[in-house]
Amino acid sequence: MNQDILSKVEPRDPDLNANDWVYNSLCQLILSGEFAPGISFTFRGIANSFGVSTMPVREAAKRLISEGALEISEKRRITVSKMTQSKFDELNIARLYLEPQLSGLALKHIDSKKLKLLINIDKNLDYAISTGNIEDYIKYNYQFHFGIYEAGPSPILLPLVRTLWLRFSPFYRIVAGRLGTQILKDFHHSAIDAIKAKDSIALEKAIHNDISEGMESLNESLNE
Amino acid sequence: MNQDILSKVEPRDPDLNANDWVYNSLCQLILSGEFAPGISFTFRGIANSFGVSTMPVREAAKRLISEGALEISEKRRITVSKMTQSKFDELNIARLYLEPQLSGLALKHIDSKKLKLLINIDKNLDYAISTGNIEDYIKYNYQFHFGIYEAGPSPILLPLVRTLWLRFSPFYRIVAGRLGTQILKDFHHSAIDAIKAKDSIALEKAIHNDISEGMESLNESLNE
DNA sequence: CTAACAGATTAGTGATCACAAATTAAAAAT
DNA sequence: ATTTTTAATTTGTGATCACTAATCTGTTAG
Repeated sequence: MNQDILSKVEPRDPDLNANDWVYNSLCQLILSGEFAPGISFTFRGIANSFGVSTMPVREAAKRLISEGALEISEKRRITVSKMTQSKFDELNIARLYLEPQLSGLALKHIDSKKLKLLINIDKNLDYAISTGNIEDYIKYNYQFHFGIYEAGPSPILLPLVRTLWLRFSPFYRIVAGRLGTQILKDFHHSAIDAIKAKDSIALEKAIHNDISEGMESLNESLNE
Repeated sequence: MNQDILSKVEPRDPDLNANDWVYNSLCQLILSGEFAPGISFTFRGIANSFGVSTMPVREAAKRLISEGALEISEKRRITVSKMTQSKFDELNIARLYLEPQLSGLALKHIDSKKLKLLINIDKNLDYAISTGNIEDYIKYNYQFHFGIYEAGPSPILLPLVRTLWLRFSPFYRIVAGRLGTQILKDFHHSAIDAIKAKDSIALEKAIHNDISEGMESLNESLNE
């Protein structure tokens, strides 16, 4: 693994497990699209990069493997899963059914302070689109969705959906990088309107629409 | 952990990881309701029961923790999660949205041989209900559902749904044990009919109905 | 120039050990 | 008898090591 991984990762909080630190860091790297699909590692390589022993890396990486974010290649290496059409279709189904529900459950817990935060995130998102900053687009899009989802207490659905994002984010990053941000649109405004109106049906529809549109443009580039 | 756990578990296949063996065994024990909610373990205790070192147990148990089947108690112990109303509601949502979809995807891969198998499983299920054999009821109900789900290739949705079953099975077992099998009904016949007719809409409805009815009776006993 | 082989290297796995933190048990004081 | 304090035990964590098996590499044979 590249040695400068550490520079792209939060420094270790002294009272955080090495295990959790590695896990959180790898998650962050995956979700931000830092890892391209197909890239591969070894336990020892990751351990060296993080300056820890293989032990916490084994637990963190095995967890990510069981969550489907990473997989073991035929050549004894840990790789970032590549996207296939059938995997994509399944992710699409799961996202379309779970995320609107999740947003609906969260709605009543979004107070005016959180709403203001969401509006701000969306502003940053628009700016990222107009300036072609893909890294920021990925980041703010994640923040917007999980800013909503995490508002409510959904200890089961939330981690479930997070594993879905872990699965498609590397692919997402590649496609966005290839097509540029000009094809990206911001479907979040109707979500914000629904939150303002405290209309959960409208919010669920807005999230559904956002996912559906976003995944559709991903799907097109899968078939090229 | 009780020492005779081993007797309720598949013996270790020599070319299977200790890690995977422990994981699969714990899954089997959880899914069959062998572990009551609230029961607690230690890594060393499980390791002794299985006759392995703590290493493979750590990986297996940590995985189950990340999947929500187990959790770490405040007293430094690994416990089987207890059910709460809000957790139950989330599980209900996830099951109702994912499992019908999963059955719909699987339908076209259910050939006459697999159908015959399902019919046989359902026969055993009915017998278990009439004789009040709760262990068998749990087992055959699982076999019926996953006999359908596993027919199709759904590498993402299937593990997702499996984690849902890992979460509610301990609770399921307790309730079924308390109420007896007389309140259990078999809603699988309409699913079998739908499979025979190759009608995916009808199958999705049948699965939806089965889950909805089953979860409803669980929900009632949650509030007692 | 290609294919096959053998040695060297590197991989994941599982066991063991040291350690600090937390729990439990026992003892002492009120 | 009840609470407080102290000692002993047990826990999870992380590092290290041995082992086997797979991978890689450099050489040789065709």
